Amino acid sequence: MAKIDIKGLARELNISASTVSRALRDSHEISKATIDKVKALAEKLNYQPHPYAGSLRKNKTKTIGIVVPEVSNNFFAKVFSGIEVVAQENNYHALIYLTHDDYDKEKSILHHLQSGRVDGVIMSIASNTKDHSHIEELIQAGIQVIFFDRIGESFSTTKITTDDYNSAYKATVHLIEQGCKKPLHITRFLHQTNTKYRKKGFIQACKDYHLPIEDNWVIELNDDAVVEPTLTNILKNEYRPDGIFSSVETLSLYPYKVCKELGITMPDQLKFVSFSNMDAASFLVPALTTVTQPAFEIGKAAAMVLFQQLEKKKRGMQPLDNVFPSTLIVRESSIKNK
Amino acid sequence: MAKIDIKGLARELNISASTVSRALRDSHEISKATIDKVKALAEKLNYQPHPYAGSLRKNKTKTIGIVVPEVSNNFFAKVFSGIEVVAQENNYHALIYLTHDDYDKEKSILHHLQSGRVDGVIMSIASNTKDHSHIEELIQAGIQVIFFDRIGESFSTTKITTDDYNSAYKATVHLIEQGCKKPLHITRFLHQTNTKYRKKGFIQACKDYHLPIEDNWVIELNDDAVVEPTLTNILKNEYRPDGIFSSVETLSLYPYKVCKELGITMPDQLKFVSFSNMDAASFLVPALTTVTQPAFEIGKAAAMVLFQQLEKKKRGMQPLDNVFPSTLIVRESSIKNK
DNA sequence: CTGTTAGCGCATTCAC
DNA sequence: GTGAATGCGCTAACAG
Repeated sequence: MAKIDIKGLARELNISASTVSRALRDSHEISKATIDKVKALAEKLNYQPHPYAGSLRKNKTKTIGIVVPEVSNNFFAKVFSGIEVVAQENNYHALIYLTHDDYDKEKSILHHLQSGRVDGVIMSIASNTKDHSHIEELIQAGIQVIFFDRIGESFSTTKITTDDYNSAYKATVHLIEQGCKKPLHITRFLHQTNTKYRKKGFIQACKDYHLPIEDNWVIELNDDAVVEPTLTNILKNEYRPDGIFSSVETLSLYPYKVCKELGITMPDQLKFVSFSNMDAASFLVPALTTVTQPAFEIGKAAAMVLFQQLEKKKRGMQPLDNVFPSTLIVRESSIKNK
Repeated sequence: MAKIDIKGLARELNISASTVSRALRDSHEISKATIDKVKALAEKLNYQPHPYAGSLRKNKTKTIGIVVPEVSNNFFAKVFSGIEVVAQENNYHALIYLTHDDYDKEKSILHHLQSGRVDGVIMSIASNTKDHSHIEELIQAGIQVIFFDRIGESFSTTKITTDDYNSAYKATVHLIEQGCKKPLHITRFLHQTNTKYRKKGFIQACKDYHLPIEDNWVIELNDDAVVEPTLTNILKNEYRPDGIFSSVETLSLYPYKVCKELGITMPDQLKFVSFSNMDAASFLVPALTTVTQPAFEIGKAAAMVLFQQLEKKKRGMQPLDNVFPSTLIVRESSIKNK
């Protein structure tokens, strides 16, 4: 199956390559007859334009980069699905890179992405990324960047998040309304935007309901190894919390395990709410209340906005950074009570 | 930040573009001094070669396509993680496409992939794909294709699977050894290779243990909507099965739900084993025995083999199809008993 | 050791 | 309406 190119088509039809090129793009300066002739042959010979030749010529790749910590995580997997659906609809292609939550990897990936391989990037920042200069560089190189979930607040690009503050507030209120007097907030990486705002929501709810909030009501558990011991310690205490609000999916299973080991029954003796996109968890665990982010929709929104921005740019307009500075697209997370 | 190219570097240094090009590639015909000079400037100016220009010239993209049904599924997500890790190590890039288990979509994706966008493809076939001519075409177009899990048996390319027959056999034996006399095998899409062999393993185990296997011991549940009613029907029957072996993760949660509704306790009244890569499930459900495929390793193996094949091809050797016809890489699935 | 030339496949001038 | 020439950024063949 010899690859057929424009020159090949031209030769077959005894016309010039440029005519073929124009015919394939429905140029108005080509006669209907030629267009039909060319297209018929192209179809017959299964002609496919070489994507990289066009990219080189037009300086436009129709490709985006997706940079996420991982994908074995329902949230990111679903966001990706959303992006992918919209990408296919718009004939964009998606290169995906995993940072494995590692700053150095994220840095080298973004550095490479300046090369012209992609038109734009959709990303969620690695959990141990604190310096954002590598992102700044990418933007400076003219690559459109869109953030979701773990966003770079300082950049004036589009950001897509759920309303972390409000969702956390509601989740906490939910605990309180079930009778909690001493809720515990377990979380990770509070320097990230999402966890930071969730913590704020938790605290505000406690204040609004006049709970005597103390320092040890919020605990940051970044290291997998310490989660169980720490929780065990806290829960076997006589004055243990009567409710837990987990900020991240990763922490949502530990309380069950520890409670089971300690003989604490849920939800009778301990209420529990967690951010989670794990379908299985809410299905299997009767007492589980989850705060679920609309991951698929976030992905779709991110892609739609990015493609729209890229198309405008193509038509020679200003890059949209200037038109929509710092667009913040916020969606509600739904609280599912099982 | 003006993009810098080879010509730019050449101009700065008053040497020719080809010298720069060679220096950057550590050509042995360039003096050490020039190489150093060039590299220093390249570093300083943050030069990045344009990937598509090189691809065009060398007819090699350093990019692979990953075509999978979905990624919101722990198995595929982990396979992808494995692929991605190896890809980064080898400086390959991964374009990912989701078929959403739709034959038409799979067909159009593969058709596009003939265009020269990728050097190779790693795929798992959509569940409703029965005709394989679109895959044949892709291979004919000179794209290396590697299958995993849901493989195309008829192609003489590398295939990576777990030993479905054997794993299913063992899982069934596990049920029988726990006292099952009437196991039920629930499965999906028996025209696929993986489910087909799992069914065979189930049946053989039943035979080897002299269970009087009947037609209704295997049931194919392709439609989400009928799963619950069908299971309910089966399980409320007086002569219901005393064990269930599920062939796919998607079906692994329904039995719990139905049993809970019917008041059947697991594992006392009903043993259960399922193929599953869902971490949460085995964590949360005490009675769950899972057959877990080494997804991450499958991904790594697929990528390693593919890259190895592509590198050989590059050096002008025969494409490896001829060297390793129909390489079948099989791995054990582990059975985890909780 | 280095420079000149050509061309990967395509789209866009500029001619006619 | 169509063809010839040019160049996207890079590498490789051919010269010295």
